[in-house]
Amino acid sequence: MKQPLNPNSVFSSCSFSRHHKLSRFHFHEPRFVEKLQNCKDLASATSTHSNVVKSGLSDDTFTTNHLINCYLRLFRIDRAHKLFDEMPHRNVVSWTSLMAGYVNQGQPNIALCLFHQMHGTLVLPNEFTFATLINACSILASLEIGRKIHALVQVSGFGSNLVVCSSLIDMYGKCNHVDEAQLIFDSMCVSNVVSWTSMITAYSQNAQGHRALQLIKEFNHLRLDRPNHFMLCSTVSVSASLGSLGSGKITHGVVVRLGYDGREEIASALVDMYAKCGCASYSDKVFRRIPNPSVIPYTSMIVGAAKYGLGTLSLQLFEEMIDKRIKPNDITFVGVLNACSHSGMIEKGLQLLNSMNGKYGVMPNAKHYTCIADMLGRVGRIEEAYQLAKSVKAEGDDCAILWSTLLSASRLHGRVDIALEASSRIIESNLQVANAYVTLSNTYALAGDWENAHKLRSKMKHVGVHKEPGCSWIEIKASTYVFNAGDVSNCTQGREILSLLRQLEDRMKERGYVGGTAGLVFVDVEEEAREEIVSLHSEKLALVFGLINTPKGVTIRIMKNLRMCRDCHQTFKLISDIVEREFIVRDVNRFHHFKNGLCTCRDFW
DNA sequence: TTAGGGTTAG
Repeated sequence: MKQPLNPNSVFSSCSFSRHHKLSRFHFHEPRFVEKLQNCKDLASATSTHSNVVKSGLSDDTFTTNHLINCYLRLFRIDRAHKLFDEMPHRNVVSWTSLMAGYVNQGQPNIALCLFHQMHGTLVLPNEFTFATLINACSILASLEIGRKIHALVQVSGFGSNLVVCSSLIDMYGKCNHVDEAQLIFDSMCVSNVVSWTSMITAYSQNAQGHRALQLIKEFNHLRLDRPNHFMLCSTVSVSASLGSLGSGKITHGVVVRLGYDGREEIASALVDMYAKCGCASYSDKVFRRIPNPSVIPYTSMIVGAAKYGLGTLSLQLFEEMIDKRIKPNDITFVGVLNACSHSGMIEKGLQLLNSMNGKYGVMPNAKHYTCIADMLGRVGRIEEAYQLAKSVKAEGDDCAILWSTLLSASRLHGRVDIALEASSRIIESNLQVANAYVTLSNTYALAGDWENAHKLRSKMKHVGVHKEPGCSWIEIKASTYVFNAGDVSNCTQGREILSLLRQLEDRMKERGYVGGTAGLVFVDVEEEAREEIVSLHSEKLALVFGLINTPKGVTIRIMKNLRMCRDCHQTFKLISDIVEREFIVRDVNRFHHFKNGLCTCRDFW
């Protein structure tokens, strides 16, 4: 009969030294591991580290891996890497831990280099290693390296692994290859809330919000899993990107029912969603309920206020967070600088830019300089904007956005020379090329050079560059109505709307505004009056015209919630009335029921 | 022991 194994009998057969070593191993190691896992500060990590050394376990791979992870949790990658370098025997956990440490610290390139080194050893990657590497590619948005890792995943037999596939969906989504993400998602035999969230996010981040909403509905009807806070965050964000207040409120209801309303990440997404859907007061309510808001909800509020043309409020919120010693990040500054730009606060904007690094420790990047170039361009300081753009080192998307900003400004000012340089730089970058061609052609047209304008249009056809018509949509109750640029044929009173928009533009021109809707140019207007006009009109005009020709969802509610000057109020009211009259919701019973602003209908979830 | 998804911008 087989007897249960007695650990003492095992030890009794060993020599003294072996016995000593094993008993020490079994006695000390779990204690160190537990201590290292619970270390909350560097002092206790260092103390446990020194005890590990004293116990003769410094060469033990398992214990050292725990030490490495303890230092990584305490953000001491220098110590983790030193330990890793000194290890006599590294296993896949040692390599993967350090790679993950670099990815989490925002240095995905180093993680990829480490993998390259690991490839030269006998250690084989596992699913954790691949998930980490794919995450590195997502952060870098490097499709080329991502595809190579994907090939390696297939060869290594991890092509069906749930975690690896979820990472791949995310990576392809972040690299704007949503079709490849979908191929992986569709091929998966096993899925969970993570893989579904990855796919929903991939759709959402690639301007396919309606497909994302469809997937959320499918997930709920299949009752596959319970939505968690990650999925709810994504869903709120989908609603924000679509300007869909209905689905946003429904999701908010689910958030409350499932008890996630105390989570700051979700509150931040809700603040953003309500601002984008035209309910600024709801944003404020959600924000004020956050006990100690961090930089992210503050930034959401700052950006929201900037969108509404409330530059002063934006700056007040910024001051409030600084007073509370909350450190602003690079996105906070994009928001604040945009607030200055959209509210005509030029000197304040320049002052903030100059203090970013010295006072707040945030180095200005291409995005910040783009805000400044936009701000200068809007008020006619085109030459300064041009000199600034030339001095900025920008690549890829950043470069295309910077020069697109300059291109728009030079079109408004009739500066064909700058427009030419800006468009050639955009075309070189191979991004937003169609926009560049169209804007340059319009610049020629505005300057009266019809020959070049036509030549450029012909060239577009010849090269095969096609500009997608701009489109926007409004959601009124359960229905969504789409408008395409220059086409109001789906709206019987389109002519009336256009006529009102022109009247509004004429009134602004009378007060010193010239140019189109993409920016603001002033002629012979004093600085103070200019600031007033910008703050009173720019956002509102952009939003109204957005109804006809911007790619972002602009809703009637946004217009209704704007604070309007007396001059414009009547015009806006008329526009709202026309659109409301046009879109009467016929099937009221299908509409969701709201209580205290939260949807109580379970149809969606 | 190591891993995947979310929130803020233009």
